[in-house]
Parts: sequence; structure tokens; C-alpha cells
Amino acid sequence: MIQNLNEHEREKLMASLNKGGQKLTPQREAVFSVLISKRDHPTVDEVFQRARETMPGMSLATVYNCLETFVACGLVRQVNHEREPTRYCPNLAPHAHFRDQATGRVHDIELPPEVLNSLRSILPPGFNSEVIEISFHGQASTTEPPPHA
Amino acid sequence: MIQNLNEHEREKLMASLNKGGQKLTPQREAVFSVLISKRDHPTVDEVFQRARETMPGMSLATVYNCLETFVACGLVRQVNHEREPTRYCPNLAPHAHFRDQATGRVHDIELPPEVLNSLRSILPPGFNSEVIEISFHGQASTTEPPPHA
DNA sequence: CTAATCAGTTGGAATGATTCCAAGTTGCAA
DNA sequence: TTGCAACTTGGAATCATTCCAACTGATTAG
Repeated sequence: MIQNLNEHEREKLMASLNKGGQKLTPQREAVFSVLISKRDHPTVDEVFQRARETMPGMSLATVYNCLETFVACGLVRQVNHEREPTRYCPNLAPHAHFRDQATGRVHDIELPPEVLNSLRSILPPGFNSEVIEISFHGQASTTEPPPHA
Repeated sequence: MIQNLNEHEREKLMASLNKGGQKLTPQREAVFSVLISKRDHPTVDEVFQRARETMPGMSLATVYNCLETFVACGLVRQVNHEREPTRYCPNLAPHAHFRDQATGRVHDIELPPEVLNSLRSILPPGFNSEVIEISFHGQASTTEPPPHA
């Protein structure tokens, strides 16, 4: 079930939006709430379905717009696996993704700084990377997703 | 310009196809030739355009089919960046990809075994990964793609 | 208190990569 | 030569995403 944002979360959301020159709207609040209520890397369509539970009139285009805005403001990350529908992730700490072959479920994998650094070190001179994406693909014996706030 | 496959290349292609229960056809030969003649990670459409130079009647569906077959036989790798058109890469050694923001060009980045191992080590118990994809995204000051066979 | 403006929202149409399908082709085997 | 099975082909269908023009709602200027 989707709760409303608490004070702290709403503040953080508004601050990030304002920093990017954007406003806090009811739709954006609803979409953001969906993302942090259940951090299971939902697709746009899943976000859409869940957001409609609290805001039945919302349109799919708005969900796309909101998510695009969040990405631009650095509030969430896009997660792509091959050409499957894009998923969204509110975990901003550096991490990799593991996609379970059997279920399609995506898990966050913590990425220690030294591993991140060893990765950066493989870039030859002249290559400057702002974004590194790491995704594993295989079988997870854990059936439950890792608990998240 | 696209050459025909040399003896060694054709043998390798046929062996891999046969191992996967597939046959060597003129279309598959043409598509494979495109991939190894210019290892610049072409999209399906680019492969299609180039293949038509030597085999004007070939259809786009066939290019899709051939590439799918090659992937299944382990002859080439798919390279996806966000939701852009899938690219194809005949480099089978473990490597990462760097996508140049400005040009869209994709470069292979060598992946030393120790870095690959440090990556594997971040997976918690219960997660077994067959495939690891690593992609960088940023600016490359080198304008020319690295020379390849 | 209006009017004007402007960002945001909406539904539906358009786009574009990919997949699907049914018909045609080819090479080999009985 | 007939039959079969794999492969190829063109076009239609799919589906995530983007685009667009009209609508809404809040804020500012007169």
C-alpha cells in the first residue's frame, strides 16, 4: 500500500525539484511515493498502476514526465536490462544490479569503493566516464527481495 | 568494404553454427562478414545496410534472425545502452564498453581478470551470475576508434 | 478582482525497434 | 521426384516510449 510522504521525504523531494527549477506537484508526490514505498525497481507501467491507486485520474504520460524529471534532478536512477522496459530505482548509493533470470526481479548489489575504483582504473587515458553501469544476470537462490526502507 | 570470409574465419563460423545445430548459409556468411570486417558495434540497421552491399536481396528480418543465431551460438555479443538500438560485437574476450556521449560510438575496454574477479566477489551468497555487463558512459578525447583486425 | 502567463497534466496519435507470421525457397534424404 | 526441415522474406503486429495540442491551475501584472 502506498503511504503519503512523511515530512522529511517531502522536504527532500521539494528541495531536489527546486534545485532543478521544478515544482512539487501532487502527481510528482504520488509517483515519488510509489518509488520509495516499494523499492522493487518497478517499470513505468507498474508505477502507473500503483500511482492510480491513490490518484485514479493520473495519466501514463504524466508518469513518464515525472520519472524523467526525477532522473534529471538526480532523485532516481534508470535501470535498463537489455531491451526490457526501463525500471526505476530510488537508491542513490553506488550499486550494481542483479537481474534474476527466473523471476525478472532486480536486486541492488552494494558496490564497495575499492571495486568501483578498480573499475575506473581500467579506462585508458582519454576516456572520462561520469556513469558506470554494472549489471549481473543469473540465478538468485533467495526468493525474497532484500528488505528496504 | 566487405570482404568475403577467409578460410579460417569461415571454418570457425561453420564450426560454431554446427555445434549449435545450425547451418552455414550465404546470408549468415554475409552478416558475419559485416561484423568482423568493421568492429564498430553496428546496429541491426547498419548491419543491414552493409550486408546489402554484397547481397542486395537480403531482408531485415534475416539480419535479425542471423544475429539472434550468432548470439545463441556464442559468436557475438549484444551491446545495449539504455534503450538505444541494440549493437553487435564480435569481440568474445571479456571486456567492458565505453559509450562516447558526443558521437555515440562504442569502444571496447579491456577487462583484466583481477578486476573481473573483484566484481564477482561483490555478489552475496546465493547469487550466481553467468553474465556481467559493464558499461561506461562519458567523453572520449580519442576521436578514432581503436584499430581492430 | 480580472487577465495574462507559464509550468504541468492529459489523452491520443505517432514513432521506431523488434517480433511475429504465413508464404516462398533451398538443399538434402528417402 | 517427392517430402521434409531449416532458412529466408515482406509485411503486419507489438509495445515501450515520445510527441503534440488542448486543458488546468497557480501565480503575477495591471
